[in-house]
Parts: sequence; C-alpha cells; structure tokens
Amino acid sequence: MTNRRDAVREILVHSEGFRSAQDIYAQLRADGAKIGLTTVYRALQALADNGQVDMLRTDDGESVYRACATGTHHHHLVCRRCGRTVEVAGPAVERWAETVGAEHGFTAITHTVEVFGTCPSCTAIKSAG
Amino acid sequence: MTNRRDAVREILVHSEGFRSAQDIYAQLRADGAKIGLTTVYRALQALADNGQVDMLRTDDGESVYRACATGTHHHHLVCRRCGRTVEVAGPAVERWAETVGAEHGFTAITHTVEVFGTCPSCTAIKSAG
DNA sequence: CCGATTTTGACAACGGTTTTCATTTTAGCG
DNA sequence: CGCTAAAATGAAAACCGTTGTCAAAATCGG
Repeated sequence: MTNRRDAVREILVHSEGFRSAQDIYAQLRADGAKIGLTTVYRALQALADNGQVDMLRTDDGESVYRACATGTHHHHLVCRRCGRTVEVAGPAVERWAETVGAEHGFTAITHTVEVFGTCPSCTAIKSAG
Repeated sequence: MTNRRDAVREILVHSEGFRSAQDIYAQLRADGAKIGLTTVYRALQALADNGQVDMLRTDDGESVYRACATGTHHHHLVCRRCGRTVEVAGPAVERWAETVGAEHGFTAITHTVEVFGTCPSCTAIKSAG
C-alpha cells in the first residue's frame, strides 16, 4: 500500500530543501516508523516517476529529492551554505537549451540546470563572521 | 612521476567526448600500458584539480572527464547515446543564472548546465533500427 | 475466511570510487 | 654507482549509495 510512500512524501513536503534517501530513512526511523531502506528508495523512485518530487544528483553522486509545488518543469536556486532552495522558472534557459541542441542537429533535448549561490541570510552571516 | 598521468591526459586529449575512469583504464590496458585503475583515478583527480580537465557526473552517478580546450567557462551538449560532446558557449544562460540569483538576493552565483540530446548520427541510427 | 496479488524489508549483491599498504620507482647525494 | 628518503604505483580490500532477491506480511476480491 501507499502508506509508507505517503510517509516518505510527508517528510519531503515538510522539508526545506533537498533530502537524501538515507537521510529520509533515518528521520522516519527516528520518528518511530517501521520502514525499511528499500521501501524508502522505492517510494522515492515512484514519487519521482510520478513527477511528485524532483530528483537531482549532488556533486558527490548522491541522489537527493525534494517535493515540488507542481509537476511543471523548473529549476532550482540552492544556497550552498544552508541548503535553502528556491524554485525558479527559466523560459530563457529552456529556449536556449533547445536552440543550442537544434543548432547542432541534436534531438530529444533535455537539460539539467542548477544554480548555486549564497542566500541573503548566509551572505549576512558570512560578512559578519 | 607524471608518466602515467600524462598517459591519462593523452587519452582525454585525443578523445571526442567525456570518458569515464574505467573507460580510460580499459583503453590504456588495451594499448598495452601497465597501469592500475587506482592510478587512473588519481591522475584524473590531479588533472581535475589542476583545471586541465573538466569533470561532471552523468545521470547515473558516474564521473566522466574531458580535456577542455581552455579554462574558459562553457557548457556541454552531450549525446546520450554515443557520448559525443560539443562545447557550447551560452552568454544567455550566464546572464540568466546571474539574474535569477540576484532576484532572490543570492550572491556568489555559480551554475551547472548540461544539455543532453541525441546527436544527428544517433538519431539516424535510432530511426533506422 | 481463502487464495491471488501486491507491498514490504532484511540481506546480499552490485558498481563506481577511495583507501590501504607493500612494492617499485625516482630523486638527492656522496 | 650505491645508498636512503620520499613519492608513485597497483592489487586488493573497504566504502557507500543504490538495486536486486525472495520470503513474509498486508491487502484485495470473492
């Protein structure tokens, strides 16, 4: 049943930024849920297939997930210090990706775009410290 | 000594697109080189640290490397079938990234942009087979 | 309640990467 | 050249996130 899957999604919905599978699993167990790591992975995959969560790879190859507002295509602006995430729509990038692909005769264009930066709060902290 | 490291770089310099460590290792061995996988990894890390090669993660978490023409900032259009790579400059994306970052008060903006598609040759193959 | 189907989860397997550590190679020096 | 210290090398083990296996448990349909 989808009990466990909902539990997994709940975690994501109530999370600020991206979470890893292991991370979610740990929190679920800490919350007292009886769930296995395998099921967390399966739930995450199902959710990602459904477009209910976004998935991306961190620089060290770990998959991280985030519940997104809609199934609409969008990108992320992620604070590299606190992990805070803002969803950003980028018609310009979509078009650019399509264009450069087409210019070189490529078809079935997809693209990954992630923007990293330091958010306002963390910028303040940094300059203070 | 940097003998092995040069061998690794040679492979990359003479390669069209991104290559994986294991891939490079296999070619080196096929070429008759006496080199270990460990050394290939170490060479690749050193090269990447030096900025002599670009490194990125594929969607399935594998690290792939490529010798780049210059240290100039650019992106890649990668054929998801044969791995053929085209370097593309994208002033539009650069500006877009800066803009969305700034809009949300983020500083020290960086971005990762990779475009994937099926190259002309592979598109032909696909429709043929 | 009963059997069929799906879901679950402990555990093993997998695959790429990194570490370990003993051996080999190189550099410095007389 | 011979010697020693330091660096590089590579085979194998360790790591770690992820995926597969398979038997047990939950759920559905009748």
